[in-house]
Amino acid sequence: MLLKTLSNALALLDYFTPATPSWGVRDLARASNIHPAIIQRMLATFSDQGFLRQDPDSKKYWLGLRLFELGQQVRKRLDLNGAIRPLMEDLAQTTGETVFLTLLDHQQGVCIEIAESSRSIKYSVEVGHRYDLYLGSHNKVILAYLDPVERERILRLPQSPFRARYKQQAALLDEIREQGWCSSQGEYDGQTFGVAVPLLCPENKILGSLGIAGPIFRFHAETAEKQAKALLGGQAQAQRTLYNILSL
Amino acid sequence: MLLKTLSNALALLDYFTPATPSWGVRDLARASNIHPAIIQRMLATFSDQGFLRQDPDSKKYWLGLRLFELGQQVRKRLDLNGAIRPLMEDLAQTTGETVFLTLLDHQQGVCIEIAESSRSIKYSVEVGHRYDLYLGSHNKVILAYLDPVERERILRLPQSPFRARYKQQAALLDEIREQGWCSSQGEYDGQTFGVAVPLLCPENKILGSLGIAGPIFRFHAETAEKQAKALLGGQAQAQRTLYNILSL
DNA sequence: TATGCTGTCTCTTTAATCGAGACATATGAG
DNA sequence: CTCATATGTCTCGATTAAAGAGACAGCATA
Repeated sequence: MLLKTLSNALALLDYFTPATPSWGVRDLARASNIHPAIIQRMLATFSDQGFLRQDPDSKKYWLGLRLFELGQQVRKRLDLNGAIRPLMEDLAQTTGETVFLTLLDHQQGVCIEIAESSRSIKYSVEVGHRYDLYLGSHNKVILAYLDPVERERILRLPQSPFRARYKQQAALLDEIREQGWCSSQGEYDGQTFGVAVPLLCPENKILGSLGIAGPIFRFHAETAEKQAKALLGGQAQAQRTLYNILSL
Repeated sequence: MLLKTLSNALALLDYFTPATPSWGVRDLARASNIHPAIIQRMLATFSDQGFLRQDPDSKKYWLGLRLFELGQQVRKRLDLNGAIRPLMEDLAQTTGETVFLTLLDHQQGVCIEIAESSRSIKYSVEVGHRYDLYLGSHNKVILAYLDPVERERILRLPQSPFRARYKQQAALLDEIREQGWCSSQGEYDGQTFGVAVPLLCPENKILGSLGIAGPIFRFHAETAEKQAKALLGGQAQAQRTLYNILSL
């Protein structure tokens, strides 16, 4: 059984997004349909522990340095400056596009590292962003390699755009798996293309993906295939180091 | 009033340090003197929300990607790559030592950014580390500028090394404030020296400090004074940008 | 001055947490 | 092979903490 109080409180932190980084007690109470007194107690407790901080003047709450601290600990453990970073920078060089590493976490994809293209026009992702698995090559390739029961569950969720034509969509994912890589064009904003390969552990469970993205006017089928081959060249090493990191 | 359940649960995360990054249920129960059933519920709830993740094989719990995600959000808001970073890199160049920015948070100092010295032998701090305010120039200078009642409270805490000879120690802090900067030698490990200046908000409340550190064999009183002057040169700009960041 | 806000506090009812112990499972020693 | 002792997880009754309505003080605006 789970702790309801803790669960509700942690869920509150979801409201602190880049778009809405600060909240007052009553604002958050309205947004979450929870009594202001309860919100105030939760926020005060988070604040007391450093997970939030309350601005003394505006009384609004912000994400606190304790989260920064713990986040850095996770980041350091992932050792991104170590083994994977150089590989990603090499790939950014050879493909000429922005390279980024996505990890599967709680049925979503979290971007944990990027190596930016040196070109002036490039795709910019944010480290630490979390995405649903439905859109973008870096996410869909994870979906393609997910174990079948889990995949079906996700495809049939209420928010899933795959729900409408499930059969066809699932077949497309199977094709991706047969091909070994995935490309996509304009799925987020119509301006971007992506190419991605899966990263698996030795038991063939999906861990994440290694992908590139760039402006859609630079997309051509042939270059995409070249870029996919470049990514596949780094796949083995990335998988190995990633597995080592995640298993200790 | 604070939520006891939430407070206890958040305090559990303190046990996940770089030194002990993973915990089993019963291990953590022993370490914290809390019943294993309670620990298991807390960890399971954190895990469910992505704040921890449980290794499927070893069953041990680790800090999860949700913390990474939220931590990145805090980091991005601090906009360290923006205004302050170039200043710190300049200072690293002119002083020849590692420059780092410490923020006051919950009566402790959190290092939020570093600009490393280009020399081969240099002091390395970790971004995201949290320190008590008793040791090191970057922390003591904060203590020196803290408002008197708060300072006295901290100096008299059980773990405070200042408690023994309170009067003399407090006088030393006053000297630091008169001087406007602080230097220290070998307080952590006997191998390191540091020089730091305070960063204040317009109302003269202490926000943090800007400091340098290097191997103690490079320390001389004259160079320290030069380095302090270099830091003081960047103080005004650092204070301004820091204040802007923290107040919105 | 009056009327909205705001965050915080008090108090009673309600419901969730606590905590002991049992259980299944895995690991290692005799 | 078997016994002993770990582990994480589950169940259930007693306790205690959280929920939720409302009141309060402070602040801004009209």
